[in-house]
Amino acid sequence: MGYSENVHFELQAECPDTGARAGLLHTAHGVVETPVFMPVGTQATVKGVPQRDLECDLDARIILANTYHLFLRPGHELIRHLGGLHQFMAWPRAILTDSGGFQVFSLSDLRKVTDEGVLFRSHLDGDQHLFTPESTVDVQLALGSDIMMVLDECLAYPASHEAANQAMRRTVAWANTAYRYYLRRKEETSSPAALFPIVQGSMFHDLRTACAAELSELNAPGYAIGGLSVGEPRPLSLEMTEATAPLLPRDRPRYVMGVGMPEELAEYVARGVDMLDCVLPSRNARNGCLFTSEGRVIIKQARYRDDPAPIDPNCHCYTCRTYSRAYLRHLFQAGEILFSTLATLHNLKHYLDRMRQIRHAILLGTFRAYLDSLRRRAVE
RNA sequence: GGACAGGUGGGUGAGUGGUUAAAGCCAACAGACUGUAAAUCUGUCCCUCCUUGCGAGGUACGAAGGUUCGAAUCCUUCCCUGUCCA
Repeated sequence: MGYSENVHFELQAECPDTGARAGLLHTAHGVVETPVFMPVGTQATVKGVPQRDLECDLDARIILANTYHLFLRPGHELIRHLGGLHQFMAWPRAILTDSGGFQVFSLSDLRKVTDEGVLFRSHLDGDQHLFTPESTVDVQLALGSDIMMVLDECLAYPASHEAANQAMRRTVAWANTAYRYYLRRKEETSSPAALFPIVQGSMFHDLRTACAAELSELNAPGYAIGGLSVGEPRPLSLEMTEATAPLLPRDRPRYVMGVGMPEELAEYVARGVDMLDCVLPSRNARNGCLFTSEGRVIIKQARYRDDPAPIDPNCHCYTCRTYSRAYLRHLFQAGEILFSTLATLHNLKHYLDRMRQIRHAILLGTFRAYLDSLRRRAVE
């Protein structure tokens, strides 16, 4: 292993029976063991969780932040002046920034897509901003993230083949533009950041296949599969992943964006996915939905009123080591802010631990059995 | 003892003759949440019954009586609460 600061992927093990892989993703801010779940910290914070806990208690190696949100507030230039995102938010480990492509989907009422880019009306003050493949690279370079994402067009489900094709074409074109621009800027700034293209194509195999093939030519250090979890039935997301992942370069990490019920994590990994992120553990935590080894605990339910047990008896997170369901329910019912922190800590731990188990199984060569037992339990 | 003000469903609080089983908010109960416009959103929230329907009955706006086709809303008496004056 060299001293290159550039992001690169080291494949460690592959499951002989499934597409699962274990590897190491090297970044300028540490090594990320894959497969990995990346907590989402849109506004330079994983809502409710101090960086110290993220690092020391959860041992998260990489988190997400969002280009669109940080561009609007506090502004990427401000962050650059304050030493970049890592220093600004006091997070020493790796950061992946999403490009704002997802906001093309989630803020669909506030934007207009053209070949040039996306015209957004800020959800904060209504101001207009144009995001282009180049400008989003610049913003992300200013932020100083380790992995930048290409601007893409993420469609809602369902989409017609024609609309999906058009969005996919545009996404490929943007990826090419962004990549050329990135390579130039990379040289100028000697930034170690990587830029990942994103496969689109809605729920159409032919479009996904074509998109993956074209993007592969960019020879990027990693690839993402986007456009999932946009309203489609659950099995479709997996199906699209299954159709796409094997087409991406074997020696590069594959990142499926924005997915994952806890039980699905292993399914994605089984399809050759190395990186995942999802808002679910953090958002659901804040809303009182806790993931455990025995399913969901909706903490506000009256049945937990006087329950002295921890959220999950099999969990070793700070919350489970320390507090009862009764206390957590009380915090939730009372609207106490501590609840968010404790609940998010737990849910993230649950996700990260699952991924560590998965990784462990792959390295041991027992992933197939691990997956089978998960599926059996799901049926029960 | 007197003068005002007021008593509405678990709590607040609208409603001053009919589409009012009674707004809104809160609480309670339940559900959702997938590259975060989310510490958010949705539903239920008097009782009983069934052919579970914008269904049928029954209770209900301090109490009792009255006016009226019809009363939470108008009248009478009583009870209670608050403020002020003695």
